[in-house]
Amino acid sequence: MPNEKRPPFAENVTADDVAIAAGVSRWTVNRAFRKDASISPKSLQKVMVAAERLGYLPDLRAASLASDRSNLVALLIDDFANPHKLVMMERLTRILRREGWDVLLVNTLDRDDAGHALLNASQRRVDAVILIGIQFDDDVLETALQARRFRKLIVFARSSENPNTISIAVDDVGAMTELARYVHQRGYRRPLFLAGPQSHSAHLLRKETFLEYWGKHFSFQPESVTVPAYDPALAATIAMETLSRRGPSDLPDVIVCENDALAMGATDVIRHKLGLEIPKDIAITGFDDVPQADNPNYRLTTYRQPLTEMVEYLVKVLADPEERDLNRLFTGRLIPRHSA
Amino acid sequence: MPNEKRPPFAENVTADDVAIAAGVSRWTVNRAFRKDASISPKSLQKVMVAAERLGYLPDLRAASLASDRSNLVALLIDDFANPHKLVMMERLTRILRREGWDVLLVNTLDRDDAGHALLNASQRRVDAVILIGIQFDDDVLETALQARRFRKLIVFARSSENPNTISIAVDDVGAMTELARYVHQRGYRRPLFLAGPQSHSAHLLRKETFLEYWGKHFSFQPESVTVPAYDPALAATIAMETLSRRGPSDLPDVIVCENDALAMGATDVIRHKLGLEIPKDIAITGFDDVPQADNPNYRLTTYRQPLTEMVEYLVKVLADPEERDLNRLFTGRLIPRHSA
DNA sequence: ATTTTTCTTGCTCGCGCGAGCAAATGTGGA
DNA sequence: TCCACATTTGCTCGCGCGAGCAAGAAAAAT
Repeated sequence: MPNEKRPPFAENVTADDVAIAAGVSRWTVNRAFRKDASISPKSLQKVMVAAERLGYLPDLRAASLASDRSNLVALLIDDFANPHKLVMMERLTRILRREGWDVLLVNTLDRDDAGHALLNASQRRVDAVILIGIQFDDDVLETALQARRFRKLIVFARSSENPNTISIAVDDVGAMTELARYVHQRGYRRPLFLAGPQSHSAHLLRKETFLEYWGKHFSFQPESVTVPAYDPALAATIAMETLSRRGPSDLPDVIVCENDALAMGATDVIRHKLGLEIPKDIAITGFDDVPQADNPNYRLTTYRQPLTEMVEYLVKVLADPEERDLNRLFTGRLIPRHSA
Repeated sequence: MPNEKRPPFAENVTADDVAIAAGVSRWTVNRAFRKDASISPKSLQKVMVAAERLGYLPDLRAASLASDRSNLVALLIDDFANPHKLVMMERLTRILRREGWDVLLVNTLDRDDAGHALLNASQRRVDAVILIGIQFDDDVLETALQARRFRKLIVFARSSENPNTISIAVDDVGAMTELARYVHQRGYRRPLFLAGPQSHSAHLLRKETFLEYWGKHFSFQPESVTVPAYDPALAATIAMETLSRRGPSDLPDVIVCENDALAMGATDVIRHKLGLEIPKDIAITGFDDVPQADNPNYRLTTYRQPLTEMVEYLVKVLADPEERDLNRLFTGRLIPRHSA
């Protein structure tokens, strides 16, 4: 009776129930739901009909317990003010799900909390942990690796030399060199670097690369200012302080930002608070190419990370049980727009 | 030897190991990790010392299997172009984690996929499913409730009359009435409504409310235009088409948007493509009060949902096993800014 | 028709933990 | 000291499934 109504919160139907209904053994039922298992088309059919009728689906907790593979990855993210995080989450969850991975999303509040979040994930016995954020410096990683078992620790969108850690990131040195050269060739000569949160061990190489490039070509190091979070509003505050401290004649002619979130904040300040024009009075560059970068308010010259390619690589790495220590860099593309 | 080095991917340490090390039974070890369990301070201490030394943490899969509570909720989200989703995810994951819930994030691509996502979640035996998105119309919900077991089905930020479904949302009728009255009192007389994706059963009441208000007061129904996704870029395209189809004298004096994502797209078009001023030539209102609404490029008059309050309510509902059918509406606050 | 090979099925055992009860231990009062 | 009672501990059994093997069935080869 396919139309038989079941109560909305029915008792658990298990493989045994289906087995009885289909006239096979429990193991045949479970085999029917595994793609690798050997099962005759006939009994597969019988099982599926019975399962459909009873509303049976295998319990992934039990499967995971028995097989020691959870098909679960934890995604630890910290920095929700940064619009790029939304893009990364979308891409990651979409592609991971396509490949059969479920995603445990963990919002890590601060550096201390990152440790707890890692423990949390380990209790779910996830097959891998993907870290996206600024809090995961070498200490946190080291602790994670020392004390707990993770099959894989993947640092995404940030490179890490840590052993036993997989990192998948854009080549910051190459990218920022390209950006610096662009800024240089466009004739800008008084740059200011707007950097994101810096920790001794977990930061991007963009600032160093830019400053070195400039030092090499002009024998002076531009000023750089640090914003303690990738938050456009916070970047606006810091940029305002910095720029208003300088006299009008002492303003930079370009602000090179560690990413788009900072660049957007800086843009807002320059246009709306200082009443200056971009790029005529001050130019701006960003990094990431978030969707808003193309917005008419910003038209940001920026650097696009090959996100899809990076995520596709990530799922490949996930599938390979041997792979657990590598540092893969990707090359993106400079996107020249109006802002510089 | 606390400093003894373990290999990074050690063998699984289980409660039995800790039991031997602590000189107690396995059950005492597990009790030590449950807050409700009765255990003497002495053996708790012994267990914790041994567990710490061995790096033991209970396996939540097994606990869940045995206790039939997973402490897991699935979060089904579809519409990643909408910046409000980032805010909701942040708030939800933060507060849920604080209350001991882990979150399975599922990116549902389209309406068909929503069904698969639901099945997926049911296989992990989540304690609740939280739906945030436009794809979860009554059909999808009905199917979910009919065919599969979910302890709770929670529709968030959208109200649902569906039985056996908990919905937590802002009172769209009240909110939009307030907005309409505001627009009315500010003297606008030629409104255009910019609506989001409409389905017969799963949409917001904002459009109907606004149109009815206007019909009641002015005996004509303003035009309304539908954008098929809450995507600023798409909204910009549609707004551009609509506005350029009209003659300059026939332009609306205010565009009332179903949410901020649409309002931002419309704003961009009006200012940058049409070269008009906001609010002088055309005013704009939004809904949600996303962080960008306060940005100098938008200064959007909008309606703020009491998101934290709503999420706090959600975790309360989660904790109560009896609660599984209610429709709770919250009242937010009109945020007048520059755009209208 | 018989044997060999291949495929399919059933089964034992274990994954790590919790519910719930029984035994053991502890506490206090008469 | 002894007993009634409360607290703590250990234990049996089961949650639902998978690995891996052995038995059975089917297909292929002789």
